[in-house]
Amino acid sequence: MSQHRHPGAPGRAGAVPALPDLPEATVARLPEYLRALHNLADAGHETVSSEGLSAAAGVNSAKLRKDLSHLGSYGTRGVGYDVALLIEQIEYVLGLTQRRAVALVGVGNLGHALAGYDGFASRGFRIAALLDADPSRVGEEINGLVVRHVDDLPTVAAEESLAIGVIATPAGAAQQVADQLVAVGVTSILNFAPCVLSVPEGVDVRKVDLAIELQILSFHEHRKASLTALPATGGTALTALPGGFAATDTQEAIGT
Amino acid sequence: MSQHRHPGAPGRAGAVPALPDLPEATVARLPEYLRALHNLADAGHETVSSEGLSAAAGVNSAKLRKDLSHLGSYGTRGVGYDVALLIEQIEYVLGLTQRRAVALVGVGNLGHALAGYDGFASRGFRIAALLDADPSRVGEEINGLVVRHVDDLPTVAAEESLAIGVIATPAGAAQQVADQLVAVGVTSILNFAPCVLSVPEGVDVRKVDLAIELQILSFHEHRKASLTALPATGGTALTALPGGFAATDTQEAIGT
DNA sequence: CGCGATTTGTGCACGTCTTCACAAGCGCCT
DNA sequence: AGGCGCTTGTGAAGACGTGCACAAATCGCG
Repeated sequence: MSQHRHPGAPGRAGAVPALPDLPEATVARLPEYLRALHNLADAGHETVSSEGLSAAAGVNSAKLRKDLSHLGSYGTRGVGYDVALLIEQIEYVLGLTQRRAVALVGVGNLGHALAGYDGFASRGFRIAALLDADPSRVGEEINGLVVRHVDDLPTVAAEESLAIGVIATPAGAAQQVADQLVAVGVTSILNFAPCVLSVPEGVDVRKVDLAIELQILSFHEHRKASLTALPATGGTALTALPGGFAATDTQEAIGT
Repeated sequence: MSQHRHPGAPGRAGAVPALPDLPEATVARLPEYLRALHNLADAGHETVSSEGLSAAAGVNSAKLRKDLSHLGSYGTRGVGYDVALLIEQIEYVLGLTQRRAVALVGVGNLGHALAGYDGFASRGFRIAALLDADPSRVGEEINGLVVRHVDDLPTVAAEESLAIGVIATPAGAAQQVADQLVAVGVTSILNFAPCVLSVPEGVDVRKVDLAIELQILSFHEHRKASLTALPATGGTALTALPGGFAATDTQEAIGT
C-alpha cells in the first residue's frame, strides 16, 4: 500500500480527493511544522524525530505526533519522519501544491508593507492584484504591481482565479470590500481591519488585529505586576471595594 | 478561602489587587468586546444587552455573558450592561489604565508600517522607541521618532519603562533581539518574525505570522474545493491518494 | 403593589484539545 | 537469528472551552 505517490502532483486541478477531517487546532499548527521542516531540510537533515521536530516548532512531541497521525503520517518507528516526504504531505494537505492568487485591498500604511512582504511569495502565494478605493492611489506602482481601483475587482477576478482576499483598509471600508470580494467569488478572507465582518456561509474569514495582540500582552503584564506586588504575607490584605472601582491605579511599579 | 471579592476593584494606591484568573480564551475576546463597546458608546448607547454586544463582537451571547461573569460583571438583569462602566471594567482588567510603552525593533518593510500604524496609539499604547540593527537605518525619522541602534536598548530602557517589545526583524535576527529585550527587563514580546523564540519563564510571547494565516485559509480553500468536486463523474479516480486518506467520505452538511 | 416582560448569571452536559503512558514496530548490533 | 534500544502511533484520562436552558433579579406599568 505504501506506493510512492506524489501527493502534490495530481496534474488535474479539478479532480481533488476528499481531505481528512483535521481538527482546527491541528490545521493551525501544520504551517509551523512546515516551516520547521524546511529549515531542517535546508540544514541537510533527511529524517527527524518527533522530539526534534516538535522542539523546532515550539510544541510538545505528543501533540506533534497526534497531529501528524491525523493526516495518516509516514513516520518510521525507531527512526523518525522523512523530512522531504513530510513536507510534501503537509504541503498537499494545506493546498500549497498550487500557487494561490491573493488580492490585496487597501494599500495604505499596512497594505503597502504587505505588498512588499516577501514571505507571501516564498511560501506559496502570489499577490495577483493591488486594489484601493482612493483614486489618488490608483496607478501607483508597488513592487512591480500597479494599484487598480477596487471597483475593477470583477475585471481582476475574470483575469485570474482569485483564491484569497486580504483586507487592509480602515475599519469603515472593510465590510463593503468584503462584500465586493464575496461577490466576485472569493471564499477566503484575511482581515486586518479592526472590525467584525459578516459574510455568507461557506466563506472563511480570519482576522489579524495588531492592537488586540498588544492588549492581550498588556493583560499578562498587568497580571504579572499584580502578582509580584504581593508580599510574602500571604495577601488577603486586598479589601473588597464595593461599588466598582473608583480610582484608576496607574501605579504598577513594574520592576525595571 | 474563596471569599468572593470584587475582582475589578483596585485597592488603594500601592495595594495591587489580585486579578481574577481569567481563562485564556476569555482574555483573547475581551479586546474585541472593548472595541465593540467603544463603538456603541460613540453611537450614544448608554446600555447594551448581551445579545446586542455579542452581535457587535461577533460571538454568541451565552459566551459573552460567561466571559463577563468571570470578571465579576456588573450587568443589570432586565436591562443589560452599562456601556461606560463595562469599558472601565475591561480596560482595568486588561491593564489599559496606563499607557504602555512599546519598543519596536526592526524598521524594515513591516516595521515601517507598524511605526505608522495609528491603531496602537488609539488603543492605549505608545511607541516609545524605534530600533534597528542596520546602521544605515539608524537616524532615519519615522512619524516623529528617530531610529536608534538596537544596541542602545539598555539606554532606552533606562529612559522609560518598556512594557512590551515588538519584533519585526527577519527571522535570523529575531532570537538575538528577543534576548536583548529580555535582558533589559521586557517580559512581553509580540513577534512578527517567522520563527520560534525561546525565552525564560515568565516572559510572554505572542506570535503573528501572516503567511501562516494564509496557509490556514489555503487549507480551507483546498477542502472546500475537494468537497464541491465530488460529483459522480469522477468515479473511482480518487484512489490515488497516499494511504491515509483516500476516499474519506466527508459528509458535511455544507450547502453551497 | 404586584405582575409580566426582559435579561443576566450559571449549573450542566457536551465536544474539543491536550497530555500521559505504553504497546507495537523498526533498525542495529552481536 | 535474536535481543535491545529507540521512536512512532494511539487509547484513555483529564483539562478546557462552548452552548443550552432556566432560575433569579430587575424594571415598567397598570
